[in-house]
Amino acid sequence: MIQLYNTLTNKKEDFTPIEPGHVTMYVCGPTVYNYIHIGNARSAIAFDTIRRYFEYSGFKVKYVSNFTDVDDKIIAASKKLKISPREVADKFIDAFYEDTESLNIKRATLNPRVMDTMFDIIEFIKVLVAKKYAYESQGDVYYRARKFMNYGELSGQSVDELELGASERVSSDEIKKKEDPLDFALWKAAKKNEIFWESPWGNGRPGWHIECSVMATKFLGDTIDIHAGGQDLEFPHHENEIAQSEAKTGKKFANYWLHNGFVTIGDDEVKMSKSLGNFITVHDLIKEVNPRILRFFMATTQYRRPIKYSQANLEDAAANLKKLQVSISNARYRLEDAKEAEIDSEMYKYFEQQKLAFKQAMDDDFNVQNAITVVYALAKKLNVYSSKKQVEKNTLKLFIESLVEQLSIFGVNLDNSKDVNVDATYIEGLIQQRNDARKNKDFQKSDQIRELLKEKGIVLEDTAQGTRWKKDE
RNA sequence: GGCGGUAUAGCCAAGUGGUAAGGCAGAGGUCUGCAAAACCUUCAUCACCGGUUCAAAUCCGGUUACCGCCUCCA
Repeated sequence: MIQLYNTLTNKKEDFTPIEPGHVTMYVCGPTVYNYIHIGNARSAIAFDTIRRYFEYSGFKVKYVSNFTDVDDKIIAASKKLKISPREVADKFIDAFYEDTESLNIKRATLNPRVMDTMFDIIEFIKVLVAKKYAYESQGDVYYRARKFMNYGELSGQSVDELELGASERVSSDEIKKKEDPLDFALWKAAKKNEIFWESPWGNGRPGWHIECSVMATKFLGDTIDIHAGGQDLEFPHHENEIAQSEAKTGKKFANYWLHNGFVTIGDDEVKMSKSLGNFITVHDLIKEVNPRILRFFMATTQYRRPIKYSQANLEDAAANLKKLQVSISNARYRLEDAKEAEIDSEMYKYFEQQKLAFKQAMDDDFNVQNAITVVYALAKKLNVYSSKKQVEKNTLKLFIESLVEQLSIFGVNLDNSKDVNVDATYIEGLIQQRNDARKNKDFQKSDQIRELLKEKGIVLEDTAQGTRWKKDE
């Protein structure tokens, strides 16, 4: 039984899907006015890993994540770059796919865009107005937060406390338009020279929160299993989504709310965000850091915990990942001289236990720390096995398969057996020459050959079974 | 001020009552022509104070520090 920490109740709960064997998941996506930063990547990786685990556990997952392509920042970018808002969005949506692909993040089942959902958004708002949950005011439409009984439920705040916070911040002309400082915009009247859509309330564009309510209910149904996003979205974004959706449908909006922790940066460990300007884009980072390492680094931190982004932590992750890679490639090397026989029953039992331990860890709100510990133990066991005099083919294969499978849940793909852009014949010729030299105890020559290959990025290792080589990463 | 989270070895980090997992780094060792890889051994009393208990990192009370949200943000 998978357990999830539900932000709505602040408790770990058993996961029961609405429809057995299926999971509907809505994840708040980025505003596409820039390249995504590693904080966005963290969120995408966290929920991709969760999705992969659901799939591994036998669920069919319908995963919807939006692109916000109507927004102040996009309008600003459009003016600056002198291209249309849609073109701005197109550019960064392409970049999003490129970046997330390099991080091995699966494509969502659907990535709806606000511009393409405008009809549904307007219809949705119309219902809220008809139900008196919303009112028009000078071309804007606002949501009556106080009318919604459970307002503040998700963030654990009373309406009055929220109002205290809100009244300090809301600008004076906004206050004039609102009945209550807590009310939030569903529709905003167009300003001069701004992109707009026609609506019953005049030309304008949607507020930020409404799109997710509309898309989630449109594509996944009135009640969804899991709604996810960054911790910063808990209030007001997700609170408002609940208010909008439940006011419209009269049904519970999402059964489980998952919120991922932030990426922090610097010695003071402050949150990274676009608005603080202390961000690193994935686009830039993967020029220097192997995206697989980045993926491993982030996927092996539990999704609710903050990630301290630092060179040292990244190097740690790289070392750990390399260990696993080496373990697998060393086992593959032994495949060549392995005998074929029945898998030892003790060994078989071990594999089952190991798998169970992995599952138990992941079932516990995706405790990837414990899960990866179990993976390390498997790798260690494999290392011991790989250095035996006699090894058995199917056992080796099972080891490799288990490791590859479990790592693939973290989105780390280690299934590429040999390197392609390397001249294996050439290398093996040199290895032959070197081994001849070694036989003649001409160690000077043999070391020269090893040096030569090392310069070309090929590392040689002498083992009891012969000399194996690999690319030095 | 309100709400939420965190505090465990040099670093990352597991652990919700029974006497501190795991990884990285470090130290020592085995193997090796050398090297690499691997393996073995070794390395903490859990922010602080008080309480409950036969027994607490784990429960209760208090204190401190840090982070986040309450305004656009993954």
